Amino acid sequence: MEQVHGRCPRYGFLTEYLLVTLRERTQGGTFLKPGHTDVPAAGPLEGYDGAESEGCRMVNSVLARVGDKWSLLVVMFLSDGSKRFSELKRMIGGISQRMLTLTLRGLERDGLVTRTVTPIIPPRVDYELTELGRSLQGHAVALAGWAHANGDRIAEARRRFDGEGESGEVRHAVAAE
Amino acid sequence: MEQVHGRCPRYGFLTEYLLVTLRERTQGGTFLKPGHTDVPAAGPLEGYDGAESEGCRMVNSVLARVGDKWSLLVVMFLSDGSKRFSELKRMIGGISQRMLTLTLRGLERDGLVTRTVTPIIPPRVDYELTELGRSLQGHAVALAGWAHANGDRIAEARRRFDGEGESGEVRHAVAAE
DNA sequence: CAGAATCCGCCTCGATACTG
DNA sequence: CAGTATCGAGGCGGATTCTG
Repeated sequence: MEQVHGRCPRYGFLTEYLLVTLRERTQGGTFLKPGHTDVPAAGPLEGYDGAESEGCRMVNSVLARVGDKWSLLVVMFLSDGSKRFSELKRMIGGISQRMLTLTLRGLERDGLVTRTVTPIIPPRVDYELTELGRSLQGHAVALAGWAHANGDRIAEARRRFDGEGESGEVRHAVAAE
Repeated sequence: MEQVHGRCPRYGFLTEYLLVTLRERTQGGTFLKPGHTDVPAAGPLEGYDGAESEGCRMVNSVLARVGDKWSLLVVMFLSDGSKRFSELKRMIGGISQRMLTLTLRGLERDGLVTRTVTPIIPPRVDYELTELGRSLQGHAVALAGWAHANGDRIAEARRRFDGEGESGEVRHAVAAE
């Protein structure tokens, strides 16, 4: 779960880049060539190697976690308090023990959930969101909310795109607008 | 790119669920059992099947896109205006033509970027963010910003977690990776 | 230059069986 | 109940080659 392919190497500078970009944009400035149309950058990610070491993995792991199949779902179900393993499994209904274990393990590893073991004969383990986990949930909800709000537009764009493909437009046609 | 594994089936109700949850939480209410500790839900996702049909794919596709390897990076590089294919490839520096094509195709399909072809002998294709794409970028940046801001805490939690595993703790046999 | 097509290694995920 | 271990299928992503 922590080694999502070789995802890291290129996302590295993203942290710096997007933060600066966002800041610049909101201030009306563009620190990168705004209107050029020719070859610009000398090499790939030249000055960003430094940020790759630390910032990369963090941004990456978060994005990977949000994007993976079950993490967000688990986080959502933990919104209203701690839950037992089997409880989560039953609520989600479709996740295998293996994936639930791996997902929870990953979330625990990143400090997003806590794992509390009650050593009784029928084992009991409770999971609960940490502060960190709750703050992540906020952003995740926002993102999902965006998806929900723009679902129609995306669906429409998708239909139109798929429709164009079949009509013989050999992909060399202007993508309209 | 549009068929990310079988990711869809379970995320469906998430849209409704998390939105309602969030709303309820901010209002101090909990429409779901708050403090119980026993088996609660009768079955898995009983009343949510309806939402799976439409809401699911949208929320899912967005989360999958944010989580995948290159989409966000491409979106970030398109922040400051349209870019040519080779321009993006050079800037990202590490992505293969195949993945850049697939990524852009996926973004285009969802209406997040526009593809403009200039039919000249050396082909020229420009990509640009749409309004929709820009709004997604906002949330993506926020999420990445969160990752950046909490990188230290995550890294620490991760170290601690990995450290405990080796010291023969209660964990029945940490897979340790 | 911008892609399409192909081959292939790796990872992710699900199902199953076993343990404490 | 709460995992762990193993197996297998399928998808993702990289490298390479070929086209207009």
